[in-house]
Amino acid sequence: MLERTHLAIIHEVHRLGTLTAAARTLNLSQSALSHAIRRLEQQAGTALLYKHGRRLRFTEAGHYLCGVAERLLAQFDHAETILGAFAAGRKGSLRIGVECHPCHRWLVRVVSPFLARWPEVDIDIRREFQFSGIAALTQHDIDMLITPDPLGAAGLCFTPLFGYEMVLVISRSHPLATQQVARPEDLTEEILLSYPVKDERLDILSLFFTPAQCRPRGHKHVEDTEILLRMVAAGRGISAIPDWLAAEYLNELPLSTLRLGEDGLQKQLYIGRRDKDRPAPFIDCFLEMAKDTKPAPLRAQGAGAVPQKF
Amino acid sequence: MLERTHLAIIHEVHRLGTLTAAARTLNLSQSALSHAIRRLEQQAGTALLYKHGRRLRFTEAGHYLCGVAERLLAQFDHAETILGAFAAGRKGSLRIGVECHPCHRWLVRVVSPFLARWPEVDIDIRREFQFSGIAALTQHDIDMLITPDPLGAAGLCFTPLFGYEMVLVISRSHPLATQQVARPEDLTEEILLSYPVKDERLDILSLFFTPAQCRPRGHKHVEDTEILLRMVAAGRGISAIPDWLAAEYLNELPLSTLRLGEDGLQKQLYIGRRDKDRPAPFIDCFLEMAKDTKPAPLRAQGAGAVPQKF
DNA sequence: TATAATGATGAATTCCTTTCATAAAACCGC
DNA sequence: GCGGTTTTATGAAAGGAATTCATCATTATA
Repeated sequence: MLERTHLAIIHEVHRLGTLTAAARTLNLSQSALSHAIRRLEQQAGTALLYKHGRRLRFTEAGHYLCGVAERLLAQFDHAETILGAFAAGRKGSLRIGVECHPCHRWLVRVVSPFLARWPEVDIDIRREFQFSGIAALTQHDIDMLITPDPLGAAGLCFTPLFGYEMVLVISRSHPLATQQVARPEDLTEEILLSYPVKDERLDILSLFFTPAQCRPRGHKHVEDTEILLRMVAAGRGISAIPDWLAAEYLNELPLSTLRLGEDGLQKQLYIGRRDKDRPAPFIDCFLEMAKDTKPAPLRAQGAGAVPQKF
Repeated sequence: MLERTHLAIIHEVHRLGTLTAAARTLNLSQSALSHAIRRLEQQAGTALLYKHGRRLRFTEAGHYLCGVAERLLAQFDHAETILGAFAAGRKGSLRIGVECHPCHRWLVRVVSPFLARWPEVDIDIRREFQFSGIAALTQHDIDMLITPDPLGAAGLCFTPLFGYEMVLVISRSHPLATQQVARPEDLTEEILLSYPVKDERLDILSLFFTPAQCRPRGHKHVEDTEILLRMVAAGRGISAIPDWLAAEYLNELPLSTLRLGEDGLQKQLYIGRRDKDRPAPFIDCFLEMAKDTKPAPLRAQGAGAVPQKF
């Protein structure tokens, strides 16, 4: 069986002209090369080298193999280089799952500089999961999960990113727009607009309406944040979004924000990873960059729009 | 060091999904594969496989290597196939030296069917040699030599191809055209036209004029047979060519042929080879085909043009 | 012609691979 | 949940293939 060593020997003999010289650069004895070539020739059933004077020359088959060696050895070397990049954690891919629809805008602010800094790392962002983000993480479908709900699953660990508050957004012309706090009972005649996720994953339902044992009059799914907020602004419904996301739109659209309940609906965003993942530098770096990338300054931009204290 | 075996293991594990199955097809124990992969991972410094349930999955690095394996293994297989073709003597190259200028026409009649029958064999025909054809043969610059002068050199062997006679060609309007035999003394006022080779390799000089201690009045070199014979026909000189070559032109050009001396200048064409060359089927075949390809029927075509008997 | 350089070869050795035996983990059916 | 089965992991032992050593043969060089 033709092996890499054979190719290396053939190649060096071709390059240096003599077995002795080739043996030196390969850190082997001249005898070893002689035996190796002999074995290869016997297996191949054809001569590869023949003596010419006291040097060696290649037969046609030998010359052919020489060309093969040149091509294959280069590919082996390259493969080992790439493997080294994997080992050093310079190369890899990061499949990031996002269980928080409005986080997209924030995420791109993390990803862009990351890609610039790790040119050999590919990033893939997934929002849809067959079962759940946690399951996707444990099953190695993704390598990282950005979620506000760090469900404790064995073998996972979560790192807090930043806290935020879910706020109610309503049209500025809505009767409640002058209020600072919204109570569930005030909203039973409203149409709730939300991202298309299951009800149990909507905090405004599970943490606001349900505990008060009431529901909004209707519930519609809207995919896009921009469209969702324009519908709210047009008085077509109400919605709950992170405060920092609301802040970005308060200057553009006629919207008002209200606290959800007296204490507000406080949330925290986490990055989840598998415990036992080989620690890759670029993963740690992504984590650092994510932690350092706070959402667009909230209270500064939408100054006074969201009540800071009571 | 990444070896072909590693690639084969990676490839089979990928194809079959389990170590056990891969081990079966590779005729190795499961343990051997496990150890081999472990070693490779340690050398590479990165994991390639990880357990998922009781099966194995590839890490990114593993997946990468999988792609490498697919490409490289195919190239190894191909190389071994070609090597097999070399060993079986189906593939190779035949560098043929020709020391007999007018033989070209005959040679192409051998080469054409040969190429059709041995599609993997390349033929190269050389007419110019740094030193001599014999030297080129011993120095492996050519693999076969077609020559009328089988000089005994150590390690070479010659196979006779066919006999022929060198005949004098003159214009049909030449005063001697009625003769059947030419004597050197008759030709001392002629211009000799010959292929551009050294005088000592011109039989008409070394075997005809020189023994009679005379020379033609002049000597010009002409590269091309057709042109040479047209010049002869135009009365611009005389020449000596093989009888079978003359036969091809007697009907086309106003030429006459004369025997060179009473006994004629009898020659024999040989194929020379190196003794110790690995016996390649295609070389033997070429020899057979060469022996079977007699020159264009001589006396039949130029009927009566060259005297057959005295 | 003596000398140096190179390749070839057979026997001994060394080192790497493989196997064996066994443990650990995970899936399956009951 | 619990044996039975399947699969991988592992350490020690065995086996085998590659390497070295010592030496010879050949060829080039001074």
